[in-house]
Amino acid sequence: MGKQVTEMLKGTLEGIVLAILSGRSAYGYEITAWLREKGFTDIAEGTIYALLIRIEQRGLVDVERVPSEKGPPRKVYSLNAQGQEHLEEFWKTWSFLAERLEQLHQGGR
Amino acid sequence: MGKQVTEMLKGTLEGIVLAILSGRSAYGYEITAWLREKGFTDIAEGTIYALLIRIEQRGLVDVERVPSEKGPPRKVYSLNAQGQEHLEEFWKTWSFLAERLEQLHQGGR
DNA sequence: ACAGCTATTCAGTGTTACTATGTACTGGTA
DNA sequence: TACCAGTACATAGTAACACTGAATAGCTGT
Repeated sequence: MGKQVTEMLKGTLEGIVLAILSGRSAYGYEITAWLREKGFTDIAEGTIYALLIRIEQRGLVDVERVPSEKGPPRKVYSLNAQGQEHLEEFWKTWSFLAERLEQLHQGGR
Repeated sequence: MGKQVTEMLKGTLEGIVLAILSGRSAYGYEITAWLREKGFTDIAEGTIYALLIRIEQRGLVDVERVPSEKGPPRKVYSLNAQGQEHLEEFWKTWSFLAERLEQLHQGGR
């Protein structure tokens, strides 16, 4: 989609991934494919993997190595309690921003 | 509000400022004060001035120096045609993101 | 042996917002 | 007069994050 989305994704992409993981556990390649399906065509694989490592190091997710039938072993991530809490914070922040932008969009001010 | 908002503002703050300027022209100090009122308490003045210079250099706004009764001269910014176009692009990008996040928030997936 | 899909990693780059500070003009007050 | 608060703008250095591009590795089918 271009540079505009790239900048806008900063901060939100992490929330998106946490939200995905809040439904069920998943691995990087799967998440990337899912995002592409949903229209995030420009998100690079490398970006997702880097993000996953980041949230792992912050202790927001648990990781399990699972062998794959189709290739090298997968790193399956699942949201833990701390991650759940972080996700809730994310939704609060997002709502705050979304509300204000909604007002601005509606000619408000 | 914290680090989460800081990251999320990347990419959106520019759109917010353009949206403000789409209503009427304004200068930096005024914009900062307005944002603070609206709850963006953590936005530093320096951030707004840097952003204004950026969008000026990209040709999205026109600038006029206006003397002030209360201090040094103001740099009054107003959105030009190119800026208006950029703002519309911004709203498209924002809507794209907001829709998908809305779906994710509603337990969807 | 090789191509193609699956799956992960990493070094280097660009953009953006924050921190902290400095400059400058005006009006009020001790 | 000297000082301070409010108004108004600017900037150097830092941190965080997504992207680019490439490399590595396992499995299947021809």
